[in-house]
Amino acid sequence: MESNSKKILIADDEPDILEIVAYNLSREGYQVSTAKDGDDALAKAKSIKPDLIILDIMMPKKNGVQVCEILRSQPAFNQTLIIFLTALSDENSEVKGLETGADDYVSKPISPKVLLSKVNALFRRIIKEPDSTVISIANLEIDPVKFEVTIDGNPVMLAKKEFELLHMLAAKPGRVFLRNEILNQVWGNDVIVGDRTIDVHIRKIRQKLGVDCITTVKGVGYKFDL
Amino acid sequence: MESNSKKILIADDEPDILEIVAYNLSREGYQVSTAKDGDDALAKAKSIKPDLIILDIMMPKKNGVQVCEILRSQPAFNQTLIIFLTALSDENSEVKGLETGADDYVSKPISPKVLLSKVNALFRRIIKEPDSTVISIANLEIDPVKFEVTIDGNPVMLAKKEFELLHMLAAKPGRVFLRNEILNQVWGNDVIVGDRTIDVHIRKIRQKLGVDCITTVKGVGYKFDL
DNA sequence: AGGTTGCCTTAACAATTTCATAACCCGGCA
DNA sequence: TGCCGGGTTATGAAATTGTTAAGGCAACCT
Repeated sequence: MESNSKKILIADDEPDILEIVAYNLSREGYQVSTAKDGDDALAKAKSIKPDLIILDIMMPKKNGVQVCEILRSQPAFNQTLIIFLTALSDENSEVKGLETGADDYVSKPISPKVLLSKVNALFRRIIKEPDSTVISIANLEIDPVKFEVTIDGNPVMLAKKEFELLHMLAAKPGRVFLRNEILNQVWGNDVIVGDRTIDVHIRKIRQKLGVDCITTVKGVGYKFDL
Repeated sequence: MESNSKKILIADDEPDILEIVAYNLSREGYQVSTAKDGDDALAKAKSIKPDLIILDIMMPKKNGVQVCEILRSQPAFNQTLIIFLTALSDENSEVKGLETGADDYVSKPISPKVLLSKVNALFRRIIKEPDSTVISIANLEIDPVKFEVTIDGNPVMLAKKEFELLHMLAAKPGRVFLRNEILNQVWGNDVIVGDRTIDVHIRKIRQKLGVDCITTVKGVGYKFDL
């Protein structure tokens, strides 16, 4: 399949893991690159522009979470998929990882099968997301084509920015979006607006929906949760 | 499939051109893919089956003319539209291009506007299917063959533009049409008319129909809703 | 040809809606 | 208590859209 010409970047400081993961992924037809620490990962990410980045949480130079945050704050990597590799020991890392904008995580010791299936799953999920898909979560529906939000079938009128913001959050339920990411995607990275502006829009959405589906993650950002 | 979700494949070895063209086309609602050389273009063409292919004449691997010839020799790409991008220098290429089976050409440096208008023009020329389907929603009927609108059986006289506009909206109830899309489909993208023009026509339709079936989505466009 | 009619576009102004901010409130925490 | 991050609210400016009237133009009729 042509769809397998996706580029994947793997960052880990253990050569063994790098090798085994790279081998398995490339055998599936992916175009694999590797990085051996945080800085290396950032550099390679910029030059290669991968579709998916697999980041070890614990790495020299910069750890996975830091790398992720840096990437996510850049518009070019808004859409890039990110998977964390976590050692079993640091349990909190998993949560923290997803909160920082990762799309999934895999805990060590790594099972190639598990990793592969997660990778494939992520791509499958993304590929059918040409912005024309209706997002439907519980009793909430978001239709980007009709530009319409309904809750229990009853239409809710949202303004443009409100809609875009909600759509962005709901597109990846549970994932936290940094304030920067939100600004970049909804407002455009060249526009400069105050921080309170986001709050106000969040508020209006919460108010209009009547359902509390947007969770604040203090010091980080917002996420959609129902 | 949306009639406007036409798939376009762009092949050029200069990333800048690829990016700017892709951006402009996707903003018009097209589904855009890119290829960076001749072989890539052939592969992508086979897997994606685009409706239109934009080929740079000078590319690595295989040049545009070669790609075109190969494509044209296959039944599957008999109908596919092809546009060449030519550098000013090779004047002969233009002729050669058209002779090889291209439908049009655009010379570099590329003006997004020119390219867009040619793309739209090609699609309009092809799409000419007279849509003989009668649209019937609730007590409203739109007959493109008779060029007639009736409401509860009573005929309503609409002018040409009014009719086309209503027909476009009603063909996909609920879906929002951007002002740009409306301009392209009803007016033709090479025509330059003020923004208020659309409003005025919308108003006349609303007025003549007497029923409020067109909803304004501020900052976005209009949609048919009953 | 001269006159009539209806369509299309614009300009100008009114009405609406959206949006960004400032100012203030509140709770958690050191 | 004082600070920090976030929630609320009110408000005016800015962006969009609605409305109306008027003129150009082409088709049609006599």
